[in-house]
Parts: sequence; C-alpha cells; structure tokens
Amino acid sequence: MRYSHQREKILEAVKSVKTHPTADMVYDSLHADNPNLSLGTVYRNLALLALNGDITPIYTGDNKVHYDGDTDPHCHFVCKSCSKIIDIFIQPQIPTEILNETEFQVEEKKTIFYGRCKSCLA
Amino acid sequence: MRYSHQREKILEAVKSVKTHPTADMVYDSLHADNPNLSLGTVYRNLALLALNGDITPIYTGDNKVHYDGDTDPHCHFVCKSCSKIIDIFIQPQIPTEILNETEFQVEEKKTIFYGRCKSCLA
DNA sequence: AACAGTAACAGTAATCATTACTATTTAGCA
DNA sequence: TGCTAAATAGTAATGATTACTGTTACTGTT
Repeated sequence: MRYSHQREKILEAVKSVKTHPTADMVYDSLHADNPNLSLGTVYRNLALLALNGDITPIYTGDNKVHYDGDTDPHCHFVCKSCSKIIDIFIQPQIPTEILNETEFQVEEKKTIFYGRCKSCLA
Repeated sequence: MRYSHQREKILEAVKSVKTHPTADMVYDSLHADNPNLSLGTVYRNLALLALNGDITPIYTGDNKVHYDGDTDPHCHFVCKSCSKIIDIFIQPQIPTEILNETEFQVEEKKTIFYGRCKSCLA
C-alpha cells in the first residue's frame, strides 16, 4: 500500500476522536482543510484501513458503517434514544464452547449492547 | 396492530426457516404464491414485527438487514467466505460490570462471531 | 348484513449510503 | 528526470430502504 496524504489524514481523523464516525462524518471533518478531498476517497480508504486492521468497522443497525480508531478488543454500547456509540472496555472473551466447536473457526467477535444512556434517561 | 394476511405470511416466512433472510429474500419466497405482494409491504412488516419483538434483526455488515425468527437470546456466527449466518445457542450473559455501571441501562445485547465455516475451510 | 373509519396494501417514485468509472495526478523507484 | 502503477477527484450508477398516493380490507358499530 503506497503512501498518500489523504489516507494519512483519514486515519488520523478516525484515530483522534472517540465518536466512531461514518465516512460522511470523516469527510465533513476534513473537507474544510482539504477542499478537494473526495468522498469516494474517504470510503475507499476507510475500507482499506479496516482491511489492514488500522481501524474497526461497527455495524449498529443505523444503516451506516461507523469506524473505531481504537483497535484494542472491546465492546460498544448504542443508545436507542440519541444513537450515541460508547466504548465499553471489557475483554470480549470467546466462550470455550465456541472455540472447541469444530463447525467453525472464529477469528473475530463483535458485541453491541443497546439501551439508554445516562443523559437520555435523565 | 390490525391483522393482515400479508403480515401473517411474512412472519411465517421468517419463523419457518433458519436462514436469517433479508426483506428481499422474504419477498422472493412469498411472491410465487402471492403474486401481488409488494416489496414495501415486506419491509414495513419486518420492521413492525421486529419492533413488536416477534423477530430479531441482525446486522452483519453486509449492508442488508437480516431477520431471525428465533427470538430466544442467542449469538450468531458469520462466515467471511460464504456469508452464511449460523445460530450459536449460548446464553449471552451481560457481564456484571456492565449491569452495575450507572452510565447506561442495557436492554439488549447482540454478539456476532466472524470466521470461516466448516465447509469453507475444507 | 351494510356502514364507516382507518390501518394496511400495491405500485411506484424518491432517498441515502456506498460503489464504480474515467481522466488526471502523484508516490516511489530506475 | 522520467516511467509506471497506485491513488485521487469528480461524477455517474447501484442497491437497499423509505416515502407517497390512491385503493383495499379489517373490525367495531348500527
């Protein structure tokens, strides 16, 4: 993978926030300083960076792919009211029943909790 | 929610299979016997049935919403090769650290394992 | 059993996220 | 400095889902 200025900026944009942005949000955050950045470039690079393990895609069900710059294994909480995504730093251990199962070879695990966040409950 | 023939058929179509179909797949499976069933009706009713707790949506990252007719709490395995979704009947217990956390009120949990299934490894 | 009111439907158009295409630019190496 | 392929910008196309509109059909009431 060859270096590109755009890719570096896109990676940094995801890594520097805790908001789990979508392609559109990354584009918006970079567009002011990089007026001729293309949305397609953002999509392509987010997919590449995810494939490369530099960022992690999150599928919450809101019909948009969010990305997490923190690649340490952890879970997420999604507020059903405000749609905020919050990191939950617990070790997502794969139960031994699954690992010993011969039906499949597990490589990855994604866990999402859904509910209401503190500010939405208040 | 008022009775409708279409909704009954749609619910049955999801409940009667273990394949976790999408709206499109449900539409295809019913269209032969119900030639004037509308795709919009399928989408609307799947969303309603999910809201009502009769079926469960699954977000695997393939950009389509799949539905599970089995509402018992369980996890899913997604094969990265053939995209098959397989039920994994383990109890998805919410760790006490999360439940005791005052930051959010957890109502639901979704866990997906990703990897390779037996037939794709062979 | 006919009536009224309204939820649900069929069919189609519109939306929105994402991907594909093409001509141009640029990283990186000889 | 020049070459080549990878990457980009800009735009068009795709595909899943939602919205709209006129019509149909549940269901409670006479």
